[in-house]
Amino acid sequence: MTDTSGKIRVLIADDHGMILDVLSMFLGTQPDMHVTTTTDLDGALSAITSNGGYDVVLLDYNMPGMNGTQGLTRAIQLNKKNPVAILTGTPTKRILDESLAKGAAGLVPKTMPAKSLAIAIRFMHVGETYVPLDLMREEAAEAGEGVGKLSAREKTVLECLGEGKQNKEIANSLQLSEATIKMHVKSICKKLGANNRTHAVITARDQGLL
Amino acid sequence: MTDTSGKIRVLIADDHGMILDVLSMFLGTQPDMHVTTTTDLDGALSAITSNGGYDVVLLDYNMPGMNGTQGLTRAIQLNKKNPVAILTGTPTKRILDESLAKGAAGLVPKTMPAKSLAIAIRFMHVGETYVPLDLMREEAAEAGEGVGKLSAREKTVLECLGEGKQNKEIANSLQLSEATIKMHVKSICKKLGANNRTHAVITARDQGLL
DNA sequence: TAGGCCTACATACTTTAGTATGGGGTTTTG
DNA sequence: CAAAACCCCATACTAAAGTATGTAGGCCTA
Repeated sequence: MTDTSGKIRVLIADDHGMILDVLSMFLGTQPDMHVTTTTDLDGALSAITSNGGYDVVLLDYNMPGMNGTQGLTRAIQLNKKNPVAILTGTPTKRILDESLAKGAAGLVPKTMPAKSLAIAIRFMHVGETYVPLDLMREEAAEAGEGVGKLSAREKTVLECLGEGKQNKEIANSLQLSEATIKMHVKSICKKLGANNRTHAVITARDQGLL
Repeated sequence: MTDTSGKIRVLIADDHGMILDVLSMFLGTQPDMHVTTTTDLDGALSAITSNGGYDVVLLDYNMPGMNGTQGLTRAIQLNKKNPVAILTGTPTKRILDESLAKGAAGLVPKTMPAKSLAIAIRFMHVGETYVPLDLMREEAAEAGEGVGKLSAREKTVLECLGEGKQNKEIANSLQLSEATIKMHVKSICKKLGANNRTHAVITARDQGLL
């Protein structure tokens, strides 16, 4: 059995075999780390339980059982006060906000060089929060905050968009004027950071809003 | 300098730092492989040129300069008769078809375990074609349904629609005229039974085409 | 080789979508 | 209370999307 005394015990959960294999291999070469891996949330949770908590836990955002950041909450509860971070191939400000709100120790893009990852893990291990710089820039660029929540009307309009309806149809079915619909569509796009209705539907779907 | 005599010379081009780092590390532990890496297509092409060709080349599908499978063709020409394969995180039947049509030696999902990747590389090195089984299954399944009807071009345009691009943008990125894109969009809608581009994206997603 | 499909482009046109203003009115909240 | 956020509508405009037709070459196949 490997000696883990004094090492940072890292748990990585990811259903991408290649990434998992290769990440654990690289981090395993670090003298101060000991890596454990699982391929789904349940595996991660039971690993945390039986191990009595890991020093750092990385959870893939898209992973069997995760369901967005739902699994994150459960993992954080189990892992006591030790950091739990989100691992994702498609880092967005939305995922960042959600994750941090739920108490994640950071967000790790899979596009990050392996060496940087090792540094980020040590960073989180000492209680810091790690977030990629470019996402912070996006956050700053989006001026005010509150980008997350759509109003009630906007949600219903978004649903219509998600059915491929055009403005006039939406106006009819909601008993509103076309001008009003246009207004709502516009603010939906602004809030979602989309360029047009099609893009809005895409991003809404990606974020589980639809 | 490392001794490469007798080894399979592998070139991997990918702009995902983590994957690149960790892949080359794992494959480097294989006694019969020697790995070189680049982070964009231009780097890959010049590496191939100066090296006189690699035994196996892996190109990331989404990568600066690639533009779908356009870069694949150039790489194949440069690499003589040696295998060039596509590396992608989101393997789809569309990408498979396109790649094989252009003469790729295979399609390697990033979700593949690292050990399997090593095997796949050896497989391609001896002249075989590697494709993931599950994609072949998709192929069989889709053939039965009514939606395998989109032509190659239509599929690439559909992907662009799925990114919320507008006609002009698609035309630019595909080096086509806006009129041509409109034509493709129209026939996509007709084949999918959609009323407009947004609707087309929705139904395409629902049917797993995106 | 003729008919079919795919690809590509152009031109002209109509309809939708999106933007920019303006005007009202509610409810929520600091 | 007053600011902020929501909700509704209107007009007028620009940009984009969608429709319709015609031309044309390549490829495959019956």
